[in-house]
Amino acid sequence: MDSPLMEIKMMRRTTVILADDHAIVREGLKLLISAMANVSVVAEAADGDRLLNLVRSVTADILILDLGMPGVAAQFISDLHSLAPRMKIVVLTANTEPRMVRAAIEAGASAYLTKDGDPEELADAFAAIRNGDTYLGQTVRFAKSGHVPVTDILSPVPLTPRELQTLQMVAQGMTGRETAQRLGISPLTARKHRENLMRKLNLHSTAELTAYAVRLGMPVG
Amino acid sequence: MDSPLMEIKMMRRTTVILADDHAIVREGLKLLISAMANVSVVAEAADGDRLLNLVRSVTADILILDLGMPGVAAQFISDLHSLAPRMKIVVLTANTEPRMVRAAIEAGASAYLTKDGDPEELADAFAAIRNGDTYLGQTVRFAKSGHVPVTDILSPVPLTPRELQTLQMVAQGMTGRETAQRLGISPLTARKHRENLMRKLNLHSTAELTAYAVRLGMPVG
DNA sequence: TTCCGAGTACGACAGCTGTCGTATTCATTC
DNA sequence: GAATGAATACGACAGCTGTCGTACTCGGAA
Repeated sequence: MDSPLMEIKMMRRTTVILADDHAIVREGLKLLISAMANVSVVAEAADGDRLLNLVRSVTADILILDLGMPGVAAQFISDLHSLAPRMKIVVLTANTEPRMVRAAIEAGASAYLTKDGDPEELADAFAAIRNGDTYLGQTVRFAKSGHVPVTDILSPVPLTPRELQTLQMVAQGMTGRETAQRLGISPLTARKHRENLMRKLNLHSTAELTAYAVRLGMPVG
Repeated sequence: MDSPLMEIKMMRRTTVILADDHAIVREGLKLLISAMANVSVVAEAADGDRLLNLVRSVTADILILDLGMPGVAAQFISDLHSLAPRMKIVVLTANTEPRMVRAAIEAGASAYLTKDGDPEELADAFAAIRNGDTYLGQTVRFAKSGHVPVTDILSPVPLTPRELQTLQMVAQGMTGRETAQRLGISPLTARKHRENLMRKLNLHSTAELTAYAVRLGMPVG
């Protein structure tokens, strides 16, 4: 525990990249993090593209990422991960939707915090990551009751790629016909994708489907 | 300009109440505001109910309010205003929808800032308020081009109370029949409200209507 | 190789939606 | 008192949606 090696590791400053589209939130987070011992914010980004460029040129120990900022979905985490395998990713977002949490963790995130959680969770998450653990914020952790391994926490019905695409179109206010046109398939097939979606998600109207898609953080037309 | 009276006014510390459902954002804002000269954060609230209670017992010069937090819509501003007429309200939110801005200003807000704006806008807004002006953040100001009086900036088609209620139900994924039931009116009347909504907003499907309602910041079922 | 899931595509049918009417009541404004 | 706008309510009709089928192809897993 107190080996010289550990001490050296503890001594080195932890470097952090901040990615959030809200400048005010970034500014606040910067102050919050600067108050932590041995942690420095080394860079910031306000959208997905600039973040990718940033990660190519700057190395950091931890990325604090707001899922839901322009150009950033859960799958974006995999891209970042393959670009900078040693960088740990802390998701910090307003989205508490179980499917989103699952997608983020599966894509390689090391922590999932929500913005309505206790600010101290940030330090807790950092500590967990230092131990190689995965950390979930309280809001998310207790969505499903009790203390269970991260991987067991939530298992929403998996959606196929086509179903996800269809869901996105619905979120953008597109009709079945428009969806079919965009995907280059028969309206009847688009219809079937939507039907499967509704069965899997137990939703039964366009309005419900749209509302769900928006909760997932999908871009709204 | 430099009268003794003015100096005394400038000397007095400006007191601020923070209302935002995201604890991390609150914490960050607190640090941000503490860095300003002669400004103190005196209280915080995370939802509408607690904010109302707070305003009844604590007086402050300025309230920084996140439109969109639980139990807080634009109309909430009027309530706060009649409860504490001398308190100025700065809206600080992620919502850039023109209708929302208009509603907030009409309800008595003294400033409307968006979270993706420059953090310095906060200081600018405070300065404007000190002069008795109304301040709009850059993102909002340039939604409609150029420099025009605040009242002229945006004039969306006005919606009637019933239409707003109907829109809310749609956002929550309710069908026409459910809406009618909830409002205690004939399904055909609910239908008509929806029809008028769509005409006014130039939207032509449930999905579009739902997406629009969500952008307005209406609670999603 | 056989099986399964994903994707494709179509049909049928009840019910809902979007769009067009009309009409009455009531409060407010001119 | 006439006019206006909001809210109420109904009818008709085409088209879309939600739900149930069936059926073919294809690639990967058992």
